[in-house]
Amino acid sequence: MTSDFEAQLRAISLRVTRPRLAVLTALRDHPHVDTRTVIALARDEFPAVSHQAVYDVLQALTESRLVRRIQPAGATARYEMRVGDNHHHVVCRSCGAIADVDCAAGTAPCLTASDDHGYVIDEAEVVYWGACPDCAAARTTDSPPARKEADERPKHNSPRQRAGRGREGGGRLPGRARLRDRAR
Amino acid sequence: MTSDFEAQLRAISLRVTRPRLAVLTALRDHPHVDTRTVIALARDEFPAVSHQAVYDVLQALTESRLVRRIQPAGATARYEMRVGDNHHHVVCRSCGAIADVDCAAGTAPCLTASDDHGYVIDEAEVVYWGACPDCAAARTTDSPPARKEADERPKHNSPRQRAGRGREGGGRLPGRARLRDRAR
DNA sequence: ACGTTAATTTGACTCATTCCAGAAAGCATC
DNA sequence: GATGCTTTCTGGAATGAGTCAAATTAACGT
Repeated sequence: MTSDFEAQLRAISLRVTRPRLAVLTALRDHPHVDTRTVIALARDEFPAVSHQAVYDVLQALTESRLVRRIQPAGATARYEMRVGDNHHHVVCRSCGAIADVDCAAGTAPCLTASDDHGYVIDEAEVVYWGACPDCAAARTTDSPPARKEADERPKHNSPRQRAGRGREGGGRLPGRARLRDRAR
Repeated sequence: MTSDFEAQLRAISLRVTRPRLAVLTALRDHPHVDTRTVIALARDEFPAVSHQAVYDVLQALTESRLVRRIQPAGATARYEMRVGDNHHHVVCRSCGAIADVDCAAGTAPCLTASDDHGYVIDEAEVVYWGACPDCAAARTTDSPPARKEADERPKHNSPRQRAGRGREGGGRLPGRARLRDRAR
């Protein structure tokens, strides 16, 4: 299989190196992985790679359009190998899970903006936000329907791995407050 | 005008505070600003605000849907007040400039994915990538048409002082200066 | 094999964002 | 207007993804 990658690398005039093969293998086997995971997976293949090498490789491959970089707001960069077809992503607001979505309107549908302001557009990226099946189910099951906070609040908690602080909200829910006039 | 903001804040049960008014004013006057700029602008209004307060405010306002957070890949978070209408953005790959684009297909067009994988989708976000008028012009003027790189990132490069260590003797060429110009 | 030069390693550094905890406002009530 | 319960701010430190640079290693054309 790696011979496959070799060909791809050569096709774009990049040298075939262990770090690159390791990264490509990792991406082939795991779609939508974030950088941290890419590093870990690449080290499974080739323990000696430095994180810097992985960053460089991802950068080079992205520039060469061999992999695609996606970065939903609030999350760290993720990469995938599926390129060339114009597909998009659904992202779960609760758990951060990502799934592929084929473009709704054919080949390059969204490439036409109503008013491009003079910009020369070369790509349209669509991100659908919502709840993945699991989170949606958990929500309707566990909690009363009308609650306004469990309702919609992105709290990216990365899946397994490092239970560390995933939470990105300053930890300050609006809670409730009273009102009355007199500011300033 | 601030009374306007007061009403908006009260409407969502948030206390009316100087930092919040300052941030709202800043956002009203400057669309698509990044956090760093929001902090600077807010301090024009109210010099004492801490950066943390600005982060908190932006977080709270975002959760309340009073402002919208946008974060194109590779850039820092930006915010805008225009919410509620389903509009999208064009981002310049070269300079990072952002412009609004009304949704091409009506009210909530892109909300229908071809296959939602069971996700419950509540929002579709579209980012058009390309070159802004200025950068597009500069490109066609300066360089041959078929070049396909120009993937530089909009990042404020700080004045790099710091002579670093080992600046003596050799005068060797910079280590890896030429991977196909990763401008930067 | 050999030499050129692209890639990698190493390690320090940047900077946006978050955490913490005490201090300072909001604002409903008295 | 004063009071007191809460929310919000301030200030400082910490975290971590991502970057820079110099020196070393390895690809691969010849």
